Amino acid sequence: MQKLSGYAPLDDVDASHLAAACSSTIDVRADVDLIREGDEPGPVFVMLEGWACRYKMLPEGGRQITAILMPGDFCDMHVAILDRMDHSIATLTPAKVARIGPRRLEALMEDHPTIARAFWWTQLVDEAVLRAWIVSIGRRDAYHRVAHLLTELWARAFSIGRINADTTEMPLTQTEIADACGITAVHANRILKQLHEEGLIAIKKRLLTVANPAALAAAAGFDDNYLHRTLTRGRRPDGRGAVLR
Amino acid sequence: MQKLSGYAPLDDVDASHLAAACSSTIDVRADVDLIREGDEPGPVFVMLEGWACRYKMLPEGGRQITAILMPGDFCDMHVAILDRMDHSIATLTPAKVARIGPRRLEALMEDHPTIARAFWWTQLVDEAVLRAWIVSIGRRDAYHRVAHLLTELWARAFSIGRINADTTEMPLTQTEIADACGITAVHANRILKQLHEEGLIAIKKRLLTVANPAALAAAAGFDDNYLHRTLTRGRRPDGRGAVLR
DNA sequence: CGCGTTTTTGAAGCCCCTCAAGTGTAGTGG
DNA sequence: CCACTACACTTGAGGGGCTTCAAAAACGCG
Repeated sequence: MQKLSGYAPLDDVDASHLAAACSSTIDVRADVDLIREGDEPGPVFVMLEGWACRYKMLPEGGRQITAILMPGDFCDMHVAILDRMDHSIATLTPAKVARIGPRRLEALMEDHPTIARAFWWTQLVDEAVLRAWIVSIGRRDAYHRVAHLLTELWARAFSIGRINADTTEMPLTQTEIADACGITAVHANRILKQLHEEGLIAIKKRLLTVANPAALAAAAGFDDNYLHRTLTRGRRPDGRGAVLR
Repeated sequence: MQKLSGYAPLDDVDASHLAAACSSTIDVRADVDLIREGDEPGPVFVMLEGWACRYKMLPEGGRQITAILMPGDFCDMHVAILDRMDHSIATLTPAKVARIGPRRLEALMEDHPTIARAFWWTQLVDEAVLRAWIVSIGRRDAYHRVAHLLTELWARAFSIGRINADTTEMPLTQTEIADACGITAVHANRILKQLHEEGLIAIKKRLLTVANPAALAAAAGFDDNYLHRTLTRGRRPDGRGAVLR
């Protein structure tokens, strides 16, 4: 499980301390709010098993999911600094969750700089993912948004060793995919159908099969740079934009 | 200027150290990339004067702005942890920018916990703003997106003392507003026209006038909770969603 | 004054939403 | 074993918000 915090190489001592901090766990049903918008931030959560999501409700009744949390993911540290939660977090499946109190977290980061560094790394990656979502929702059509989301989830599942041959768990309902992509459930259904007809994906019983991940990524216009590699450079199409110095 | 880092109350010593770190500044023209996607992260930037934005280009040529940087804003610390920038940062106006090297930043945070805390605070607020943008772009129509953006910029201008009576600087072009809201420049124009006709805003010569900020905020469905206050609670409309415990 | 950029306005069309109904699949309890 | 309920998923038809294409008017700067 803590292989995920293997962003910075953790030695055995660090790893064991981390594991110890996560030793007290609770089991939660699906569709339970771990914390709600407006609440005072409490303990930090760590997903050990199962999925969750960050989301915000609109007064008119719509919901927008802003992040998907998979096993190994954190619900950010240092939320303790803020006075109120600006969003809610809910389980999407039955889940096993570890809770780390603010005090203990503080001590953990103080005593183990490597762990602290790994934490900040995940924080920055989370932010990069948020930016990628903004781009996806703001500038891509529904087809590419859905393909992009599935590709991201696939890549993340891969990085935590959850791909079995060409299949992985995908517990999101079509409504949840829609809420993440900023479209309606009806339209999400049509897009998924199209992706299926094109032979890019197959979803059966909460299992996602992708015969050719590269093809899906290509169709999505996926750029795995935001989880980090080099990228094509070049000026903006309008010819503007010199580089500093 | 450093009043912005007055998130956590900084004493005079901290403030002077912070000011010292920002003492070496450079002047940059408008439309210059401070750093580009794919670059190795260099020094951290602090906006002293002028505006900038984070953005990502799409292969097809579109641009999505993911954040607006105003005087006092940072371009996140600890980017040094990441190997490559996942987005670019460009000035929107002529600007005065301070650069703080990774080493100096590290020392500053090490020696002054209060400053470090203020930095993390800004980091978390930035993330909250990203989430608010996702909600806006994903679930609101163009009218509300634009109104929401203007309200946010107004609120931020207010918090750094840049509101003069009922007017503030608003150097964004309509194309830039469109790139931030995920719409076209043509449509942004029509929305702005509508907001003007409704008497909510007036833009002249890069100056934004808002006679009744509360009315604009109401029209935008703006919830200043994400810069922190309490909020209406309640179950989700589908009746799901119990609270933990 | 002249040129590039920004803003403005019109017209046509498509992507996606809304409304609506119907199918499929579990789980529940008689 | 089979109603009965509750969701998740499907599919169709119609409409509207936003885009695309195009072109003209209004700035702003050297």
